Amino acid sequence: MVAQKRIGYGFVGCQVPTKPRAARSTRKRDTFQTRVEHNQMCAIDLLATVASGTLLQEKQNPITSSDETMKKDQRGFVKEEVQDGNKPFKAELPDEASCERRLQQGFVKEGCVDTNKPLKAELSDDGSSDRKCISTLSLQEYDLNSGLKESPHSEIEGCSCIASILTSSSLSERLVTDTLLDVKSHSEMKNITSKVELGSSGFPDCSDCNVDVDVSIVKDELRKSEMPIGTETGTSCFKDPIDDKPPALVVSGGNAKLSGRDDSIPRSSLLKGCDNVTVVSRDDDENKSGCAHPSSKTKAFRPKTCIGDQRIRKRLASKYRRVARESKHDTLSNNVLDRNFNTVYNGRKNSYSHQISQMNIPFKKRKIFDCSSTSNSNGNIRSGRTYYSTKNDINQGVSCSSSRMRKDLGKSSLEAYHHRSALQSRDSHVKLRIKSFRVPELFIEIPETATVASLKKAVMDAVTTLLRGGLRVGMILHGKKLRDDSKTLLQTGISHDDELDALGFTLEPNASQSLPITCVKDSLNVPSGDMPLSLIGHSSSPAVVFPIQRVQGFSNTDHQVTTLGNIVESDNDSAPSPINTLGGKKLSDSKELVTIPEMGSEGLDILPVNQSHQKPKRTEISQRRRIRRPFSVAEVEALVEAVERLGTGRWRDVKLRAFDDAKHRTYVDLKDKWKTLVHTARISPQQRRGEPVPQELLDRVLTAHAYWSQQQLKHHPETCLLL
DNA sequence: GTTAGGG
DNA sequence: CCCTAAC
Repeated sequence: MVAQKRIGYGFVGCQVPTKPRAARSTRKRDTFQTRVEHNQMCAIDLLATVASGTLLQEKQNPITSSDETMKKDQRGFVKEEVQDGNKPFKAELPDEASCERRLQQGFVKEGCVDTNKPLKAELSDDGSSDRKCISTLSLQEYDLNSGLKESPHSEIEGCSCIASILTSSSLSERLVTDTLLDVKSHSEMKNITSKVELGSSGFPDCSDCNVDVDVSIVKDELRKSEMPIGTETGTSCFKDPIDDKPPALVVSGGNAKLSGRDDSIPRSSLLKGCDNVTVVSRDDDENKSGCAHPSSKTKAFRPKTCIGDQRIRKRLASKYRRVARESKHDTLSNNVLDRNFNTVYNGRKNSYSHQISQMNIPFKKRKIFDCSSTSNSNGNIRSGRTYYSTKNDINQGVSCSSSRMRKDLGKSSLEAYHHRSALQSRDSHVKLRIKSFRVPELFIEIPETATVASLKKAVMDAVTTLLRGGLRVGMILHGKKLRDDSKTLLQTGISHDDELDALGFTLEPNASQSLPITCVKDSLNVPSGDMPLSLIGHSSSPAVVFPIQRVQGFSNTDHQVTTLGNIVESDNDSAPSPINTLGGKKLSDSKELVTIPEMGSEGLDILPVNQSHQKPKRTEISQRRRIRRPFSVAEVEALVEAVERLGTGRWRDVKLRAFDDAKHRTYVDLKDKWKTLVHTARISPQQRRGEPVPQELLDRVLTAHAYWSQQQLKHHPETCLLL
């Protein structure tokens, strides 16, 4: 209690089209889901305990259906309604960037901490100095509950993520280090992006556990137009991941917080098992490349004997997931580790409720805004970051992003969620919000006897290692990688709503930065450079794809929420409201929506981004899904009327009759809508979501449904017998 | 191409 | 909304 640690990792910057479909229940679970062994379970439980957080899970009210209501008026209906002359009805159909981003990576490390000691933040930049880093790394320390000291050096340049690595000595202390990594963006970016806004305000602090990254990108149309097409100015942005150059986008980092309250656990017991801690980037078990090495951290604690053989392997990893598909299957919350892999894709039903909301570690939210407007092409971007600052002003084309990262121990996966909502406003700005993203899968192997603290640290180290190498941003539009960085958003079509749906961002390990490995090795139990640490050194492998959820009405237009691509829209089906929901419980939902492309079970495999099949495939799939277009009351009315006359089972006729002009409404849609209407009519009003349908219409729905059901029975007497 | 249902 | 089996 004395000290709570919270680690949040915040990434900013990637957007991906939100895809409602992600939630789809039909999806198969990822094959690589691993079985959790008993030991693992224990470990998980432990983690869960440690990570106990508030559940955001939304409760569902029991649905009460009253079928009785259907019967009413059944007779009358026939005469009055059915015989009623046909009115011509016409359904009224509702209508319906480059920027500089900063990636901030926050690292928090926890070593075995002495509870008694005051928390001390330590920045470790050792070894980092030698490396040249593309990005500027700023580290900041903060104390959550137990005052951490802020490190004098708020910023470190030239260091990549490495800085976060803890030395063994540090282990003894509780360290919370936040590192903000700013990836410099090219100066050219400015041209393209006139303005970037943070959507920070949009997110309420509702989730401690969640890492949220809010990025808003606003494109200034005017400037865009001014830009010469194809000029270099834009090139820096969205650089092709493959390209060695540092990503133009700057992600502003979030903070990572890891909270564990149980530091109080006696270390003595913990110490024993600490000898081996292996952190491996995710891969198949056999091939796991992790290095088991006595962690420096553990060193201090190292007991006389190791209990070594039993190891708990955890997979913390986030696997690359298919953008398009999520498995809907949801596992027990306890199966954190395993589940994580899959959960991303889980269908909304399951995943929404469980994944994030439960088992969340109460991380304190933290937002970091990075507003520095200027970036040098060469240099590192320096940003002044403010925690919890609510707003950023970017004057110069700089993007501010706030990111919050969260580590979800319960799932035992590190996830950064990226959520982007894009809003296109009249002024031709494109706003994107990246809500969350997920960290690639990690493996951790640690003795059972290891302390919670050491486990935390192991996780931390793994994450650090992952991030250390640096990330770059890739963009995918309609399943194709955007390689021409010089194009404007307008030219690429990103400014269009439709295009946004198909837009995706990827975070990929930055090949160019393979440097870290050696450094890490010492302090971290990270695989040496030759180790196939998946995240490091493989430039080409797409690390993560972030679906972007686009929300219309970011500001004004609350009503239309469109989901893009992969991310599932918040579950309020008909409910148009975006923002609020995003902030609140929806937030959790939306997180779940995040999809990460699955790279295949082999985390280590290097798959070129442009590699033949996978990527395109995912995106293709993702973009196939139509955007969600809730039925308006007028449409419902038209549907009801048509069904009243034509009956169910003649959807094509219904379509032609009432929705002939609505090309986006297929007869299947109408059929589905009718199905939902019937369901809606049967449930209590409190359980209904979305734009409320007049009770009168619902009554008609029930009446008509009952009537036509009756008619069918008449025609198929045999079925009656069954009843 | 439509329907009907499950997801 | 998607997906598919069954017509």
